[in-house]
Amino acid sequence: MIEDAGQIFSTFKQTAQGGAPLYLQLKKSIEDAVNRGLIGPGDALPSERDIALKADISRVTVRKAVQDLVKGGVLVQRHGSGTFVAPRMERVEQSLSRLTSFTEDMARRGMSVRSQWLDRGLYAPSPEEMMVLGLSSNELVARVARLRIANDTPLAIERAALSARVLPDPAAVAASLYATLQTGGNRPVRAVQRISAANLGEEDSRLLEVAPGVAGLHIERISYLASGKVIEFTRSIYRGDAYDFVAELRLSEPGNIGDRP
Amino acid sequence: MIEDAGQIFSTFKQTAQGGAPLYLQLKKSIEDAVNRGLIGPGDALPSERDIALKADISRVTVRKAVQDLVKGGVLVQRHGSGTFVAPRMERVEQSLSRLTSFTEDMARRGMSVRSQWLDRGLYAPSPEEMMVLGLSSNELVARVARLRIANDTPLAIERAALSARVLPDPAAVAASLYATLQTGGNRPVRAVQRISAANLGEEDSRLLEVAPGVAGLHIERISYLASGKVIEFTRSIYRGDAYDFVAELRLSEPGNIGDRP
DNA sequence: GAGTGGTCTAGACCACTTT
DNA sequence: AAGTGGTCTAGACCACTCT
Repeated sequence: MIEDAGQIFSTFKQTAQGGAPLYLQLKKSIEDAVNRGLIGPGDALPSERDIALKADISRVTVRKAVQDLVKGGVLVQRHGSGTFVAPRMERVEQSLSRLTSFTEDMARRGMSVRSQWLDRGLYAPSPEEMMVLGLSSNELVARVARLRIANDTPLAIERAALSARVLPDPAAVAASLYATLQTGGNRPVRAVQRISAANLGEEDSRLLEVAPGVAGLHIERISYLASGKVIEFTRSIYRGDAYDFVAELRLSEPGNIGDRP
Repeated sequence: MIEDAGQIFSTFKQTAQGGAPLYLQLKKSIEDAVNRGLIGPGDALPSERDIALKADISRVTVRKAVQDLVKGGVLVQRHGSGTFVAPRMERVEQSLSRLTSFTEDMARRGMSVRSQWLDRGLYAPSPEEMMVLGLSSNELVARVARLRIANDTPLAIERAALSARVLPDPAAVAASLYATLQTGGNRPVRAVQRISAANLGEEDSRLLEVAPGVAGLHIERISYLASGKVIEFTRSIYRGDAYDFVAELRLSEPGNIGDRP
């Protein structure tokens, strides 16, 4: 009953509750309609102007409600085209205890993978890179940055930095960085990751094809060789709506779990 | 030179670049001023009306720029009081391989900890709770929800669900849920966590004292007893700007968790 | 060209904090 | 009482997409 979608808005002012701001009430109305299945993934909403007219509120107010839902991942907007219910995103699970390669990981799931190169070259290292990778100032750093795409959905931006000694020719990296490293006997066996959440900025959101401000996962990874040497320093940004990281926790030392007030 | 802060805006239109939207240019100006230390944490910005006047743009446009920065965690606004540069937040690190207690974790860092109860009681289980906890429909579920606060900063919302068999009296839970469980010999020894990013909703952002829409971490945890039985199912929401989760990855680990059939 | 979202304006009133 | 952010209006023009 997609035709009924319009009724959500024509009856809006009557069902209004005095207290809450209009844009929050409208937001809730739309959210409810989506959750109750009145409008499903891919369905178009009426235009902002239509909603404003039917609900008898200004377009600015409609826009505020819609924008909130876009940032929350409920709706998507396409300039010049319209506003739609966001497609159901099947989340990709990734283990946080096994060191795997993106390419190999996705292949195992039967997903098509491609990458778009953002950067591949040798540079003078930043102070941070010198510190982490243990470079001296006259050495070079190899930077490899790419947009990871699975099933035609951009999932992550990966920016890796390695010593030029282990990757003298960054342009030679094909689909998998780890595969390239392995041929030189430099595949990492251990890594430490730091995960946090942040709202995506202009640039990142454009690459990941989501609205600016939606939540993403920032991941910093430092990878080690069996010898204990740092081999790779990677900063990645993952789409928050597409990724589930899975970790297993164990009680390492018995007896340290009980809280004390 | 805090007095110079006003000049950021009075010279705004002259330094404007034709192409980009005004609110993005203004956003960048403010962001730069913060990054260059022209205005530091805690400093007040001019009022939205003042900025609009000095920059010769409308208040709505100023507001859009400022709101973006608030959602990005750069600024904070206090209703009736003003707009300020956000205080530097020292992030809390949490291991993703050890099953630890929030209270003890914070104490080890020398931070004061308290909790605010949001819910403590017995309920009819949801279908999901029945599934995960292995309850039948005539059994009850114990729900324990609280807001975790460290150094007077709310950090996380924890909503735990357990079988009423192991927690017949949720109101008896004091500071630590695990301590209560331990007295009944029901201490979990292993857990699987699922981590993703999402923009915080109205309710959650109010509790965590951040603007609606800022990025947060959603964590689902299922805890197991030594016997392998599920004991606890917890949904938590962490502030994205306050938490760093740290995980260690290894090449081939026998105990794999993220894999599916 | 018609319709859509994206940006912008110049006001207005309300709710809240500070003095 | 004065000043602040929070909400809301009724327009306008631009950039883009669809057909």
